[in-house]
Amino acid sequence: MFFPCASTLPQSSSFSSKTASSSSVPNDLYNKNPTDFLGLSMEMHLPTSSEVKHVSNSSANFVVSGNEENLGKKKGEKKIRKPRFAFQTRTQVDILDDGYRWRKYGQKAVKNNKFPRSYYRCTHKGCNVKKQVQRQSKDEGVVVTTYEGVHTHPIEKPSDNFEQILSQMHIYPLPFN
DNA sequence: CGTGTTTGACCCGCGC
DNA sequence: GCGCGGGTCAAACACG
Repeated sequence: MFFPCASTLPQSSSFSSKTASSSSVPNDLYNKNPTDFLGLSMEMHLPTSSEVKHVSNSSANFVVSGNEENLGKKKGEKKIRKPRFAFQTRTQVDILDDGYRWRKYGQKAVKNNKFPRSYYRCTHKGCNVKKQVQRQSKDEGVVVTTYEGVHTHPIEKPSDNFEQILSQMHIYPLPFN
């Protein structure tokens, strides 16, 4: 059981590996370590606090934390706190295609990490779910993905069984705020 | 031509 | 107040 029942996980907690088409990863990566790639072990530990500092520590292996929306920019903005969900996967490729369409809107270098962090946003109308992908510099095979927000629309792209299974788990956001 | 990426600038919170 | 680190904007660009 990967996910606890009543938590604030996005429904998009699924992973496929259509990576060669969407990214520029050469094929020899798969040849190097095919077992890791096929296994795609989805281990969710806690990322080191230095790297994901805004995610508070938790007793679980994954991290879900409430995030205040009340940034001082807009007055009448909703004060909904978006759930934030960090986990890390062991794969050679950065782009974990979860069935949604993401548009990259930023990339920044992070400290203590030679790899940049990429910022994505869901392109669906009215769905401003964000995620950021960051590769660990110490272990190149570990990619930390942080989801922020919850998709309010179904997955657009049907694909592998893994994510279908997970999408049927009916993991809905739980407004504990 | 529509859609997504790249990339530097900009912004903001925070610690000193 | 200032610098730093992190997050976002947006114009230019690439690609089907």
